[in-house]
Amino acid sequence: MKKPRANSREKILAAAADVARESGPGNLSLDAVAQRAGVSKGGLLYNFPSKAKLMQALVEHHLQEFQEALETARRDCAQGNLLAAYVKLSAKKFEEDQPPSAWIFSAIAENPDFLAPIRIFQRELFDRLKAETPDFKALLLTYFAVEGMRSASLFDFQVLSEQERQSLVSSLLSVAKGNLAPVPAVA
Amino acid sequence: MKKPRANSREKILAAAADVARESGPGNLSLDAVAQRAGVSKGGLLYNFPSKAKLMQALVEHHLQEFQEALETARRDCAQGNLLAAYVKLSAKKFEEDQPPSAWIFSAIAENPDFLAPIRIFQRELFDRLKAETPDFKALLLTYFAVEGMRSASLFDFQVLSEQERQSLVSSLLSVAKGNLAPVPAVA
DNA sequence: TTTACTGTACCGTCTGGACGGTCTTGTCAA
DNA sequence: TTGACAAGACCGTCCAGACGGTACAGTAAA
Repeated sequence: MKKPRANSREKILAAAADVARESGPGNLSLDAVAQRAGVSKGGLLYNFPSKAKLMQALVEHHLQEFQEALETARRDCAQGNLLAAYVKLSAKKFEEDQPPSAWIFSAIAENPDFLAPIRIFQRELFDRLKAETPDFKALLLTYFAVEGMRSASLFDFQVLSEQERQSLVSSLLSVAKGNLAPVPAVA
Repeated sequence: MKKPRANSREKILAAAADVARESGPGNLSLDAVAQRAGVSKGGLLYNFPSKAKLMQALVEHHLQEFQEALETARRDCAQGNLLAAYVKLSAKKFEEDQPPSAWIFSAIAENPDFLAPIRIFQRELFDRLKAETPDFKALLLTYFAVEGMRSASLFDFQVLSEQERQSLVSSLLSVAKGNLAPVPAVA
């Protein structure tokens, strides 16, 4: 076995995200992370030999979680519609309060190259969507609208009311399911 | 007179953006900016008494430019359609290569609160759009799709080919101009 | 004995920014 | 016209603190 005493890695990862959120993305120091995780600095560096490795792990861990959630959501979705699953999963994440991914900014500040895995992930996802979605224009609209919402939540732009957001999400789901018009003019 | 010797401020602002892009958002140091701008560190601190003030000025300067460009674009737009102007202006920005706003990440790293003016700007813009756009659902879709594209360009996710991007933009323009369906099914 | 740490001490580097000095330009009395 | 002086714009240096990372001795569980 690898970890008799420790799920330390997970604790450290979570602590890093917390520190990033609370101290600001540019003030993520190893000392602070270690303290927050209830681990000595030596212990932190034992698990992640450098700050860069920590950041990398942060990104990869997040991507893995999202991936798994996406597959799960898809299974729960009618006809395994990937686009619909993507919309739903994303919408669910946007509903969660405050604690989004401020750690991303830490990673970028450290070195923009840490985004590379995310770029690859996003590209692969989009290719899958392209292959599985019949109406390409609808896909474009839906995908980018979702990314727009993600961006708004990431930067904490709260432009929409609760109702408005739900309305947008249902429009998107409707487009994702094949209706070209965002919603066939209810009233 | 106020500035016999100097348009230094603008040079410094531009230099800061350059340094942010080249050295990475987390490595924006005053020394580097001063050197890049051809100004001593003392001179820099004279113009911007602290790093925080520099960042603030960076944000405000950018917002002001965007604002002006938007009003101009609107004047050139049929019936002064604000949403269409917004789509067009944004699309134009996305076409420009590499040098987008990496400095934003510097500001966030320094202190996330520097985004506050952007939040306000975005909120006011959205309110104006809401007031001027008859079809609210179409507005939602268009606005967030544009923000999605902005996000993709900011993070340098190049998911779309040139053609695909143009297709999306024209879909958006068409929605912005009142057609509910993203484009009346060409083929 | 090995693994997975803890705790402490320490080093070299970088950074914001305070400070004092300098050069230029403008103003105005004589 | 000229000389004195003030203010504005900027230069160069210095420094205290923070940070990433190393080294190493100790320890407790498996």
